Amino acid sequence: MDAKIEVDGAGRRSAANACTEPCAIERGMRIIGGKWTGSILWHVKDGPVRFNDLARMIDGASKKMITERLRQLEDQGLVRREVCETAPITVVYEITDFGRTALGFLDELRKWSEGLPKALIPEKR
Amino acid sequence: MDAKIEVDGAGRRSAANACTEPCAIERGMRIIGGKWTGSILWHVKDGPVRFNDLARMIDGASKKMITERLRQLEDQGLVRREVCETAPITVVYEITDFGRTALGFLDELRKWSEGLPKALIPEKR
DNA sequence: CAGAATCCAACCGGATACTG
DNA sequence: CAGTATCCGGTTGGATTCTG
Repeated sequence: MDAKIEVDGAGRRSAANACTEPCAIERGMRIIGGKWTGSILWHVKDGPVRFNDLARMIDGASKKMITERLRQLEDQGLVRREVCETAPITVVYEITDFGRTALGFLDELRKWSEGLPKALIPEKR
Repeated sequence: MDAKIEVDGAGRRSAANACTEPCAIERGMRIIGGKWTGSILWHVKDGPVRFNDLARMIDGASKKMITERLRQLEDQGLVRREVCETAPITVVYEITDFGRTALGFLDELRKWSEGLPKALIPEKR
């Protein structure tokens, strides 16, 4: 599956036959690496969350961004949107079974991140 | 550590006391979620790799981007840069012990991504 | 080989105002 | 409440050229 990588005596890999399509890491990042995407998925993982609550939970993200990312996550089947016919209307978002398959690495990321010195974290990406 | 989240009868969380600073997921993404950052770290994980080889391995990324991300990873202590006084000069990059602590997450991400249908992957993030 | 420098179009994403 | 619409400045990042 992976391209075979040559290794010389010094332990260096040549790129003679490196991957010509995005590697798995990059493919994954295209799904989950969008701005706020990981945070959103993380915050809907334990049950339905209302739109405005979500927006408040994810400090720094505008409603516009939340909406865009939610639509994308919905299209990809990671998150489900449900309209509650209350008055006024409410909408809740919840992780899907497929979305749950991403929680493994998200939790690894969380564990890793919690040990990080604050000074290391950039203001923005 | 996390803000305490209220849960009502319907299982919804309120944002009354949601996190006011970036949550762990977001903090981690600021380190590892930059464009090409994950891929670069992944490709230097098994030993020293030369700059141009790295650039060829990561298809789609320009040398400018590779350089910028490498500098950032170096500043954060995830990657080490080493100059070999050959002629012409060569430079190799290698993961550090600290960088290795991120591999758990990256490998989980890789495993997840390998199972994804190609149709789901966006052209860009 | 390993970059640095420059240019600039495209996109991102925040702010604001508006809607059903 | 849960968005949509529009504006628009700032940043991103690719292309290209140049260098020690």
